[in-house]
Amino acid sequence: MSPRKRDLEVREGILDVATRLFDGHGIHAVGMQQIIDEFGCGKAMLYREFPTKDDLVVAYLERYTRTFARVRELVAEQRPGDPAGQLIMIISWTAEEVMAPGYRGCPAHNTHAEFPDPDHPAHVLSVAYYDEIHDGLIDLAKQAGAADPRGLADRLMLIIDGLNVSGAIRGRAGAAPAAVAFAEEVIQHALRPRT
Amino acid sequence: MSPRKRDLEVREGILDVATRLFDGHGIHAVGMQQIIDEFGCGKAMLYREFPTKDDLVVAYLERYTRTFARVRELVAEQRPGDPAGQLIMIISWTAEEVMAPGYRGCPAHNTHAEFPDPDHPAHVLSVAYYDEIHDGLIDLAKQAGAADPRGLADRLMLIIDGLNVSGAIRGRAGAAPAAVAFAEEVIQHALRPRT
DNA sequence: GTCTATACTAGGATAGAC
DNA sequence: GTCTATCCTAGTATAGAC
Repeated sequence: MSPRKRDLEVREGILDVATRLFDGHGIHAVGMQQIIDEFGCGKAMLYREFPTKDDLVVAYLERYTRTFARVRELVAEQRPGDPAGQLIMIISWTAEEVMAPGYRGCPAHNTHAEFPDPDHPAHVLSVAYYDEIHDGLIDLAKQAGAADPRGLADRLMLIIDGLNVSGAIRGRAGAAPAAVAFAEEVIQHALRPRT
Repeated sequence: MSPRKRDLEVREGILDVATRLFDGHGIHAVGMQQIIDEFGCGKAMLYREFPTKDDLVVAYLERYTRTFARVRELVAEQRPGDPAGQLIMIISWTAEEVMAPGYRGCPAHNTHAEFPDPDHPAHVLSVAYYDEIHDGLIDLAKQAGAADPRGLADRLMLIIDGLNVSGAIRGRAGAAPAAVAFAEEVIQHALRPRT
């Protein structure tokens, strides 16, 4: 009954619809009216939760950027005390993600491309997200005992970014299926440089 | 004096302006009027060369997709008879490209993201371009004597795509500087699998 | 009072007429 | 080159249903 809870439901529902449409067609290609129609509310309700489209875009991306933290928790649960295994799992999780049918590229990267203005909050958020991933990889590489954690993180970052592009453009026909074995070799090589 | 030559100059001039604006701000964000203003012609002239914006976009992308063939020629001249060296040069050429100030990502990939409709000619063109690169890499990997040319091409493709993203989002601060050494090791490993 | 539905403003886009 | 027709967008305001 409390209006607070109801507001939260509405907010999340709108974000669900916006996420589906933005991810599927790009942000500029989706109008506010389309989101209103598909959510099935009136204009007033959407504009009360999100006064401008920018506000909606930022909220959409903010929610997406929680993805990496969630993945880190997931792999930490499944490979406790095994940072190298966690790194591999991050790659294989990404590979799964990008080979899903209809995958259209990393939402953070697409948003970055759609909002070139470096001062736009959505642009800033997307850059911060990539920093967060990079930092997380360095952290795990350190834990795994890599001689050059930053170097290993750079290489895995290239593979992850490459996966996102490859999956978006060529799906399973692209390089995605080869990525996990590739990452495994890269990690092994970085942990035992002299064999 | 011949009208044909003049037309070609106009066409190329318009494409120059369109390329600068599309690459810098994204296609949807640039209006036809803006291109007309910056080129300094009348509306009639632009619409005679390119009846619709889609026509202009396709011509823009078509011109860009000649890039890879040009790079292949370039590296073939500089490392004749050395396919492995040519592969490395392709990577280092890409790394240079993406670390240029203001780099905003691979135009073909950005166009792919801006035109999600799989039937749109610009979308089709961008996919074909990525196929062309992939095929070119397989070809060179074969020439270099790789045991698994497609596998090597997949790995290099991941690095190239990763470079494009990394350069667009984080410039020199990203993983781009590490890519060439990475590719060298990957190629060496693929050519001598048992050392 | 809270919601939907609709009409409206204002701006910018493509495209074409002259 | 200018001017116009048509359309689509974000966002606001109003009217009426429950």
